[in-house]
Amino acid sequence: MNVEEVIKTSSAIPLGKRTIIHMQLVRNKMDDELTNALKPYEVSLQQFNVLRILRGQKGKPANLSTLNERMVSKMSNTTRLVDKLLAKDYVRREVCAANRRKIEIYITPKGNAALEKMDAAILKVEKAILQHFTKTELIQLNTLLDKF
Amino acid sequence: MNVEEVIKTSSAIPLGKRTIIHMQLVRNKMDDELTNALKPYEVSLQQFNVLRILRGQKGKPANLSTLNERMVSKMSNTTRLVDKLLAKDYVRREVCAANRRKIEIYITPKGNAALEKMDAAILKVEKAILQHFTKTELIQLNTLLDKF
DNA sequence: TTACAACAATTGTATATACAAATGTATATT
DNA sequence: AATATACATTTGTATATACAATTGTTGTAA
Repeated sequence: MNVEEVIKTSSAIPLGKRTIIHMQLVRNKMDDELTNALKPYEVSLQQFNVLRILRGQKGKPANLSTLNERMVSKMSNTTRLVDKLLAKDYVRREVCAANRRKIEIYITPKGNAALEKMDAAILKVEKAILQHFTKTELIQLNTLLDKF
Repeated sequence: MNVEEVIKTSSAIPLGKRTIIHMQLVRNKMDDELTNALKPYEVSLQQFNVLRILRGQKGKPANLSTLNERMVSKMSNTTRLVDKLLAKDYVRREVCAANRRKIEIYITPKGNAALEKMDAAILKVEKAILQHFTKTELIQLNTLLDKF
């Protein structure tokens, strides 16, 4: 992906600014493709992410603040995001008996089944996105990203 | 920035997935910081980007579709974004005489003056973001990002 | 010249997100 | 026990964005 081409500029961009723009462009592209892959399943990337977190709990519930901590993109309104999943019967919510302030959220069998299908679609896109990288390059990239 | 720490996970993430999450996290962090830097000036990153594009036109106008082409994050609704800048007197809009379908947008002196102040704030954040990188590393990173 | 397709921008509508204030619950202090 | 403080979630409101349909303009082909 060539930065200058994507933003249709002819003038040279300083290395620092170019790097920052580059990160944004790659992320935009990735998000677009991932979001499109999820479109048939009618969930957003954020919703998919929450489902994955819930599955990772292996039966144990997660409350809202835990979900928010673990989300890739933290957001101010996890309640309404979970509402959407609830409406699809992908999750179940219960008031925590030990601490009635907390809400415990579980993934349902229906949610798990849907998630499995999404996994396949996402994996396909991930492969496509990363197809031009060798393992060494990916390690190198991760090392560089760690410096941010 | 450590991926596992940010998303509070203990289990190992496969290299490919980790890379994609990593990109998202870095971009989120960058956007947060850039957006915060612009907050005192009451413009969004997108609006800032449009102002920069207009300045780059050096007096020549840009129409909406040109703006959209050059924006880092393309969006479906440039009209309303420009409306916001218009409300602040940062831009001026005119119907194109040669082709009355097109709208020509210019940055105003007031917009230019505001932009200069924003530049300083943004530059500061950009430096902070990239402080841990050597020039060689930035070049290496750009080369890797090109592969997406 | 009229009809039709393509273009450029705008508008309507639904959805998403940010931020602050409010609600309800638990804990700590006196 | 009463009060204040902190916690966890929810709600209200403003703003942002996506997507589709609409408006107005231009170019083209019969």
